[in-house]
Amino acid sequence: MATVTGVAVTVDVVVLTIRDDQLQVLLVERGIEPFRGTLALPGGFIREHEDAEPAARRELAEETALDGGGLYLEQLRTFAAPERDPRGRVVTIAYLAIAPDLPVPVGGSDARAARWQPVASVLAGTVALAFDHREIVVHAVDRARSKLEYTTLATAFCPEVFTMSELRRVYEVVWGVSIDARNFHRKVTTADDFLEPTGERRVLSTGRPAALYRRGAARTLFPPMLRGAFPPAPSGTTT
Amino acid sequence: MATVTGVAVTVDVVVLTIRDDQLQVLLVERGIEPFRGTLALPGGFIREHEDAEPAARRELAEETALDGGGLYLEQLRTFAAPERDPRGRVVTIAYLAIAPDLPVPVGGSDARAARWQPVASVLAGTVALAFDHREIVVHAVDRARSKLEYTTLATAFCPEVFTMSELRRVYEVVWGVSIDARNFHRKVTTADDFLEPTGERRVLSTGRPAALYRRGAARTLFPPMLRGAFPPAPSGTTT
DNA sequence: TCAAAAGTGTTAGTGCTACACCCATGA
DNA sequence: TCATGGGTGTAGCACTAACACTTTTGA
Repeated sequence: MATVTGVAVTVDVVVLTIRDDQLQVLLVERGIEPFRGTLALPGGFIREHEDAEPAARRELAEETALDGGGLYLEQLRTFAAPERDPRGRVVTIAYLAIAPDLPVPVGGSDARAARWQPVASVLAGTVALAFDHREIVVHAVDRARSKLEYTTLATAFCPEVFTMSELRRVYEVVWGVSIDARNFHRKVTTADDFLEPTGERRVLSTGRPAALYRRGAARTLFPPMLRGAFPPAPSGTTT
Repeated sequence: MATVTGVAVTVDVVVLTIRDDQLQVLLVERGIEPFRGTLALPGGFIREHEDAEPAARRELAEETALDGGGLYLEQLRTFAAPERDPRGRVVTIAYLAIAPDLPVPVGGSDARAARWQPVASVLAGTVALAFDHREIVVHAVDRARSKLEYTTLATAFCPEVFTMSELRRVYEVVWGVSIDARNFHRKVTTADDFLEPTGERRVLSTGRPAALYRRGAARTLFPPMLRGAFPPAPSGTTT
């Protein structure tokens, strides 16, 4: 048996949304050292008798006043590089969450300012993040991109009822491509249980009113939504 | 800031292989309490200055005498249920490894007997596993099944050089389906960089000699190998 | 009646399935 | 020359991509 080392375990959450036709990530400004004043993913230490996913939802609620309950949330992966935290050995279980376009979150009980930041600026390194949080965001975005293909995850970016264009915008923004509206419409309406028509229509400022949909029961999408060959994955992951 | 709880972190590895036309998993018999004498996944505590993946390879080498270096290995997910280990708070980072059909491993330095066990017996509950290791195996098998579709992972089950039938057997055994040999041949030979012909042939006891292949540089497979709609995933995961 | 957005129909192309057929070897 | 497994050709089907066309609204 090897030595049992006391390790601190945290959870960090990458919340993605679409705002202003951009993929954005929710960040908080750190109120304490290390990296005080730097932007970081919302997250924190897991409690004594707490499982990881509840911890992720709790931290999200505390730090960003985002309703952890209703959000799509899945475990991403765990980051355990020995020197990733200057305070000592801290292993973090990273989560991916998807939110619809919400009102700007305010700072949570920890009194840190929570705000949306375009993912592009994080990936480009224009906005610096604490710890290895940029790497975590890279993995999260990659996971989200993959899952749009073969799951119904895209609906998690939409409010409870949404139009076909809103759903299509999700694919276009997350993949950074443009999609033929006609073929897209056919594809998603013929997929079993992807969408459930509400029967309602939404009148836009101009143009024909769009039918409104709700997410259906399906969680996987077959055949998948193709986007051609996979772009390069971050550091050897194809998850 | 929340309370920092001292947590023990382990790695556990699900090594899958194909032996006797069955998907099998490598298990060790526990030499110490808790669960002494019960079968468990190879694994153990992560060291002070060690990252998780090296820890997984080290534990594998120590407990099963399997060469951790050459094996395909990827992080699966982390299990952090508060009561998963009777000794106290132990979070485990689970890994998935794929091995070709190797000579039966002997017990490693920890003097535990390491042996292959059909995955079916573990999933059915015929063979009991320590801790939540059965659940981990469920996730690992699900991941492996998914990845056969859209990556070249199947070659990791094969030795360095292999025949088309051996590769096809991988899909058949892991998915539990039968595959048309002719169409399979066409599919994998036309996929870019999936296989690299060695030019050699292997003479079987009977029948036409089969061409031998080595794995190519490709890691993803596009278009994917279809197996129809996804079967139900274990407990809410669609990873 | 025009602009804008929603939604339908049609055609060509690609990839898959199923299966007939040929090839190369040992017994 | 037969059994056995390796490998090719081809017809039909499912799905996709591209794009012309129709519908429905507000200005």
